[in-house]
Amino acid sequence: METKNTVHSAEVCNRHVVAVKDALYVLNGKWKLPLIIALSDGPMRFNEIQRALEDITPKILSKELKELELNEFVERKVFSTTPVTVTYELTPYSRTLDQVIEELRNWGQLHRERIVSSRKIKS
Amino acid sequence: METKNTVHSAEVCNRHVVAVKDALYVLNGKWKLPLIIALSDGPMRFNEIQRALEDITPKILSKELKELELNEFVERKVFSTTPVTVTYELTPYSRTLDQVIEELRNWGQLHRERIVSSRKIKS
DNA sequence: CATACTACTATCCCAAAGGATACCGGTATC
DNA sequence: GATACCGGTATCCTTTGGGATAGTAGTATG
Repeated sequence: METKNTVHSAEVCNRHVVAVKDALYVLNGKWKLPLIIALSDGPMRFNEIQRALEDITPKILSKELKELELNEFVERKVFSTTPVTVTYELTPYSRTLDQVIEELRNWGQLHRERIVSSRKIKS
Repeated sequence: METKNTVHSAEVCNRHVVAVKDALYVLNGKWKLPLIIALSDGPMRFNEIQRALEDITPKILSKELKELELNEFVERKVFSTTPVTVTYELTPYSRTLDQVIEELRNWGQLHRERIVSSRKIKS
């Protein structure tokens, strides 16, 4: 048994599970995090995002953007230029995800390297 | 424009997206992370896990455990006691997820608090 | 006046995820 | 011999995610 700085009761464990589930619930799906990462460059317009992400259909993009708006990760701004311009940009709140994204990114890289090098050994 | 320590070219952005997608691909679904968290207590038996997680059916549990085994997060051990005993335990590699889980957990808590307190204001 | 672009919406459809229920062979217990 | 526990499978079903395709109103451009 390792030494731990937290008592790992069923109760504590359950709170952890709930918190992680909460996070996954909001970040679910194929496009949420890629969208947030894409928008971290600065405001983008609808068609611009569509071109940047490739393979995302307008229906899905529209749905995902609405969900991100609801969760206050993204702000939609309409400018009454002619023709009208709509931009989407990250809110300050979305920046609270920076650590999460960074860890996922680091781990994703680590895991890919692991897979690649294990393929080399096996072949 | 904020000062950043990385150039945020489309290329860099894309590598980030790929890495995050890799991570999400492996950790996908409703049960992967909850299962890993549950197993961080130590080895558990099949029915024990089922009772701990509540609401997971044997079919799903079986499928998820197999996927976790394939990705080398979990090791399945069979003991030839009578009756036979099967345990599942985390591998050392699964510990590389600790940071990811911790960040998701922290963020999940933060987000829940935010939701709860915004409910209070509105009502 | 035809065409193209913007920011979408509508409709249809398919595949995968996941749940409900039942069941299996084996062992042990009453 | 009936029942119960263990570690799962098998079958069926519903829900959800997401893609394909077409079309919309409004504006500008040739």
